[in-house]
Amino acid sequence: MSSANSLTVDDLGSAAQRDRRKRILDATYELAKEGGFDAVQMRAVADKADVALGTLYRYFPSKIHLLVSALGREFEHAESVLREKPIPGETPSERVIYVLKKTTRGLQGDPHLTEALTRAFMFADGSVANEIHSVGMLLTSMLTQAMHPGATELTNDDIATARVIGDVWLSALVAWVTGRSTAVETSAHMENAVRLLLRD
Amino acid sequence: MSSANSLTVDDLGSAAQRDRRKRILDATYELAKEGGFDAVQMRAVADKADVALGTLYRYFPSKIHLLVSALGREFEHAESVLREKPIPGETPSERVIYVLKKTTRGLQGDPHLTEALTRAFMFADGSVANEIHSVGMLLTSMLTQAMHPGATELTNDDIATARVIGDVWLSALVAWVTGRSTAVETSAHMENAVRLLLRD
DNA sequence: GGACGAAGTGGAACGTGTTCCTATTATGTC
DNA sequence: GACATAATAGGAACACGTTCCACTTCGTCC
Repeated sequence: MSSANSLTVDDLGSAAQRDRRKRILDATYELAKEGGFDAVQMRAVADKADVALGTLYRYFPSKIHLLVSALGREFEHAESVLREKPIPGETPSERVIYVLKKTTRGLQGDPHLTEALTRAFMFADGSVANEIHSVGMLLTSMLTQAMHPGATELTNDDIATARVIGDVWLSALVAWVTGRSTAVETSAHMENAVRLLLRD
Repeated sequence: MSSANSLTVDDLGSAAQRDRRKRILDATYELAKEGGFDAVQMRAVADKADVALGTLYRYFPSKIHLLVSALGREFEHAESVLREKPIPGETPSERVIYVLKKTTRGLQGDPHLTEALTRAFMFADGSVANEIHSVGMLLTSMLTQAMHPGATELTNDDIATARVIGDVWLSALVAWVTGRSTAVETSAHMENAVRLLLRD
């Protein structure tokens, strides 16, 4: 586990290092946004971030780690934006659907970026478990927050429900980024799933 | 779409060609079973099938097409085995869980093969949409059959429920083959999802 | 300020998916 | 049987993820 982890902000002592890390993730973000998974080439990232290829690999041990970390940063950002305002909606399902729609619309506005990040997520193996896990927790917590705003205690069923919704969301996203379903179908399917799970 | 399709059995005129195709899929199957996605190397497949690399690419335009075609063949086989006997269980959820467990156990008995096929499935883009779609339909129909054995009419909710279960199944499978969750966790999560969806 | 280890640079090199080219072999037509 | 066309063999070549190495720079301790 310790053998192949991405360097987190906390691992980095100097300001220069934190800056390198940021430049790398910024470059990754831009390349992904412009050309998707295939455009995020390690040499291109290194060039754009003004960093040697070997250094890039010291910070992120693989392309997958790199993309999943970039996904994590974006997700944190989305989550903090979401946290600023209370979630509108009378019922849990209305609020969950609001969160999903908002998030999905954000992703669908950046198809290349979404394709790159989703592909990476799906291809990630055990060595990326840490990065994946933190993204998963973030998503689950966003969903449980929408279900029970401000709640401090959650039942097992709440968490399980959130995870199922997360699964559906991921499958729908994969189908969409691989061109196997349209944005409209994706939304409809997710709404349907929420309705089936949260009958309120 | 028409530009990059795998050659199907129907496309092939001579017996020699059908035999080449079969040798290729057999070689793919064996390599996948032994070493998973990474072991299915195009040169190795070509060698094992006694076929030139260029010929392999004439039959299957990419590694993904090759693996998804192999997946299709295996899935049809599994489905025909399942169809032979009535599904045991008193309630829809019991029957669905039976089907999921049986299928999952089959897959987990061949972890390398499953890993190779799931990876290919997740990485497949629009050019493989046809093959993917038929596999998806097969899974959905297996699940609706388990929910309502022998039913001729299905509600939209039945189909949506089956698709949600399929999504969870796929996510769980991905998590398992990528080493992010254990076989036991996979089963538990799927059972949980079914219970949440089919409260009977 | 000098020494030393860690981190970074620059780039060569390797593996594997994919493409491409030429020579050879099948297949079908007259 | 001679020929035209397509299919296949064999393998070189290219792209990109990844590894590795020799060298330089940076940070820290004396």
